[in-house]
Amino acid sequence: MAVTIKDVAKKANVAPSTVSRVISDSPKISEKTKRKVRKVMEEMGYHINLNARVLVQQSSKTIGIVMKNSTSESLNSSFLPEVVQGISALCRKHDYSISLITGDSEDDIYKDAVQKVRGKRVDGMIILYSKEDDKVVPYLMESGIPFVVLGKPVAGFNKITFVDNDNIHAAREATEYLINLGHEKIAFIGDDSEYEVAKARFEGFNQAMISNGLAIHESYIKFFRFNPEYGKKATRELINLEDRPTAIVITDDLDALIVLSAIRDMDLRIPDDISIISFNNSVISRIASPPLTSVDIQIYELGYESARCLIEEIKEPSKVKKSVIIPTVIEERESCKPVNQTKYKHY
Amino acid sequence: MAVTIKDVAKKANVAPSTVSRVISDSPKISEKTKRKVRKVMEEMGYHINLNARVLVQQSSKTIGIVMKNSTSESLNSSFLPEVVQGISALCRKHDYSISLITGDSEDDIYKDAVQKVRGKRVDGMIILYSKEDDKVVPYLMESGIPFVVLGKPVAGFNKITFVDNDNIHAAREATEYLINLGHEKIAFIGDDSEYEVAKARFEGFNQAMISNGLAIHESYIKFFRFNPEYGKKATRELINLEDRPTAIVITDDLDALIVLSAIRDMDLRIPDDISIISFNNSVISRIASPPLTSVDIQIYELGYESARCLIEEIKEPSKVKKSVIIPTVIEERESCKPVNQTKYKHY
DNA sequence: TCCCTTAACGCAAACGGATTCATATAGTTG
DNA sequence: CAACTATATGAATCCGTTTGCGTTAAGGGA
Repeated sequence: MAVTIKDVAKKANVAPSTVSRVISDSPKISEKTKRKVRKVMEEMGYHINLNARVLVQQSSKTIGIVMKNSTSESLNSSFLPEVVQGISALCRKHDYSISLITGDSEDDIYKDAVQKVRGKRVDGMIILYSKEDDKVVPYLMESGIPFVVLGKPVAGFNKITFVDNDNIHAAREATEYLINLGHEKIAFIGDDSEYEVAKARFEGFNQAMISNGLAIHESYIKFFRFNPEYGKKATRELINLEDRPTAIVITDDLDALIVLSAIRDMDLRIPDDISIISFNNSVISRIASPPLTSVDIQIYELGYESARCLIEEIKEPSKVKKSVIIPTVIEERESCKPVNQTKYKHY
Repeated sequence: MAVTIKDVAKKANVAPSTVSRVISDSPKISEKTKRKVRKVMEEMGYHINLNARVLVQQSSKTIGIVMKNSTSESLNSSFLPEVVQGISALCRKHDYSISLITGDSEDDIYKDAVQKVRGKRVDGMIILYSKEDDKVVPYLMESGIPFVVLGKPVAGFNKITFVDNDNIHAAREATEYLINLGHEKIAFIGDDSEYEVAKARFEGFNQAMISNGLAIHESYIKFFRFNPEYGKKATRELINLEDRPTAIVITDDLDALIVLSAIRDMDLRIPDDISIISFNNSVISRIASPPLTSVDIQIYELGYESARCLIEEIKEPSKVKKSVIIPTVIEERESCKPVNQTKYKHY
């Protein structure tokens, strides 16, 4: 059996409570006693039993991270490791542990989450997604446990703390980046998934086009996700259009990669013949050829901020739920170019 | 305050011990009593307090997952989400929770790991990497806590339980796959990182070449990692060689992507002019153009098996530490072709 | 010297269950 | 009907910490 606070107390000729206070560095204990006790702790190789502390403090000092289940999503880039790094950076500062909630199906995840909350294994939760028909968030609301959603909640904005990019704004900015380069015929390639982020980015594209007085052709809009066949087909359709777009906004680097090679197969060059801006600024965008100009959503910061919000909320729950927007930044690389620049040169 | 086992006992007119036995479905309790107690639990909305159980059972029912810190590594594909899915699948079956051990630096990770072990917050650990100069594994050995390493341990094979692919064999197989296609001039592109897997794959390549009586030209061997500039340069050097290789073994899909576009820039075609086989079978290999033949290392299974080993070890620690090898499978796509096949057709 | 304040520390009760051992009840056997 | 055996239940104890409150002793003021 490991050495307990009592063993230390006995050996140091003090009461267990004194040892406890030494551990928490209470000002009520004299420096002399502290030194004595710490010496004994050292000698005996004492280490606090966190579980016992958890029990009496009624707080597990643990936050749960709820992963999205969908495999296709999880395949996407390095979202999980980066966001976890961000979360853990803050957790370490406040001595919180991280518990992963996951499962093969949405129902598994839901059950796991409920179990953790009811079993008091977590003090709060971070939900790594936001989507319709989700059971976890409603449960958490009703349970009263602090939680923050990473992404824009489907409903109940002021009742839910959330951290997100302004995806509408980001997509608008990306689109306007192209517009400022002189592009007017801009296509959009997104995904029509159930996740909020997909919708927001499409919305942002539309806003930018409209507020700049540009037409949105239906034939310029394509939806697919991580599907090379569809992707190539969609790209070909786009390129073969009589009035071919001069630039494309693509909501994910991976999809951009598909488009990229499809375009090259058609003997067009990027960015000379067509400009591309994509999202997420993953390794892919650095490695692609040419390297892709991509919107960095700052995943680490998303994680870090959501942890900050959560821990704040745990320490003093407030009725007003806030939201934090992490700015996105356009990482300029080599996939965009002013429209018709080469032509001008010839004049 | 939440309803406890005592509240339930009082309301049901039984002793707390009886309620406890009902929870664990002990055969010593009559069905009638069980029904009665369960009904009361239901009515009162009782849920077990896992923390209390943890304390008295002297087991946290939690396993720790130690991530690798290096950002460049974590950027790599979808290793983390997939391995976590595998681990969690088994954990759920045995009612284990997952605690993530991570940090911005190796030292942070080490400290976190020690804290978790000494504080008895975990019953065992899974280490997601294997590398030299690591402090975590030695500490775990000395602490006596059950753990399993994912990857081949640097030392102490029979003292450490580990789960791994046979990376030497996998690389040999990949190389022989090309050899069987008639290739003799085979290049190797790997990384010279500190991780064991990198060394093993290079070793496997060498073995295959040697045992098939093929020459290994120094100029056919290149090392880089996720670096487009180096990658392109290395590829150009390879292609511009007087006696150009007809096939390349590349130890990571991402690197293969770099090579792929460099080759296309030089107006060569894959697989017609040069065959490529890579590793990890990530989304990239499906999305690349052409889709890459890639060695699937079965990440989910790696996670699942390591969890199985760990939980076994927790339940009954044994002196003999075993190792489990997860088979790799070559996922055939369109980046490999028999050498000179087109030529033959012309005869 | 006596009283009062205050610093320093100890006591014991939680925290919410699991476990153990003793006891009670019902049923069986000779 | 006594003796005995299963089976079911109760009460006490423990797990390792924290914490509110009480105690002790030292020190200062009058």
